[in-house]
Amino acid sequence: MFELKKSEIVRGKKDFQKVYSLGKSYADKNIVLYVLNDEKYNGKVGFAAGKKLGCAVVRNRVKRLLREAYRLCKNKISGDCALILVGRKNLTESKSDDAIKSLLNLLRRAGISNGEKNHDENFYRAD
RNA sequence: ACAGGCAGUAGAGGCAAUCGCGGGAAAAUUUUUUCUCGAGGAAAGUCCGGACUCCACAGAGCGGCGUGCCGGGUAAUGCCCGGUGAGAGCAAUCUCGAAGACAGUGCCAUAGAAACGGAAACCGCCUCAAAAAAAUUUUGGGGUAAGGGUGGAAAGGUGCGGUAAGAGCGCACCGGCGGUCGGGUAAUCGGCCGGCCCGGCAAACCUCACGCGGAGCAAAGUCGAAUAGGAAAGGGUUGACGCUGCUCGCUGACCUUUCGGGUAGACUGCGAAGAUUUGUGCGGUAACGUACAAACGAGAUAAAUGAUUGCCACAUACAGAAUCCGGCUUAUCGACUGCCUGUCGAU
Repeated sequence: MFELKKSEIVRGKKDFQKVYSLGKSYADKNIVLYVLNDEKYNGKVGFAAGKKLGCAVVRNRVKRLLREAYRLCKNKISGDCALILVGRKNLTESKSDDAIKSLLNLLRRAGISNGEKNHDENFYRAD
């Protein structure tokens, strides 16, 4: 349930461009979320961190945070869609809790959150 | 003990628990399980030098680029080691060197009388002549680079002699130049002799010596779909177009086979092979070489080391492999180790 396979990751420049250009985007201060409804790409995900964030070490850390957040929230996603998560500058100094909160919030706004509302609220209260 | 110099070492802080990631092996078998390995001293900048790959290539010259005290080390270097010279420091030690300016050309702003012609007389110094005259002053001619002034630099420096005043004019020492003898592989150092001696800039052109073919792993190689498209051979119904109004014929849609080019993509290149590291012996002042022994083992391709919790410690910097090595440079926290120098104290 919490695994993240290699085959689930979006590969290739063309696929990334497709999601960027055709998909809808949702953003907060930590993460930008691109969503593309397409059965062909069902369940696929990509992670990105631009050069503005800093050096290679910082970019790696942002990608790892995004990967970890997605891994833990994967079961709460419904629908046939492809996602791309892009880190923003605020995320470089955040912890994984912040990343998870941001991701859940964005998923709800995108309308692809699967979990029961109570479950989400519980999650928020717990923090 | 304090102050300083040089050389070097290790660190995703350690341990435990749960979840998770990349490679390899085995089992099972079609996606699971187990075991095991998994970033750095700079992985960085891409500044040099190689290995490797492809392209070009008779040989030589010209041109271009780079390097530039001397010798050695190395696969090679612009790197390293040792020495020479200059400078800094009481010292340990550190810093800097671009060969040649009698091969030639060029430049030296402003200031200054004059900026390279063995030059140059602005103030000054000395002297002669004339005029006025007590001292002395004015005008003109000549001598003079000691003093002043300008400048980054004024054509050897200091001292004594010398002179009308001065001057390498003469002498001594120093500096430079030339010759010679000796030490050294050499850079260069030391002695002696000579005549007294024509600045700087080569990161201006240039001269001399040495080195260099070009592009780079997105190199290069192998396999190669769909669809588009090329060539050849064979078959060829009906309809359309054109040569011509008609017939024949040609062109040709279409089908089959073969061939080569090769796109997307996949695999190789790509990591158990190495100019590797460590130790000991031998050679060498050293860099390093050599023999033997042992150790190490990343390999992704939207690109692997993370998250949470607990305890200890609390200082965690700079920072992430991408074909691989040797260097240099830059970034950087808090530590530790060894050797050396100076001062103070004790013995």
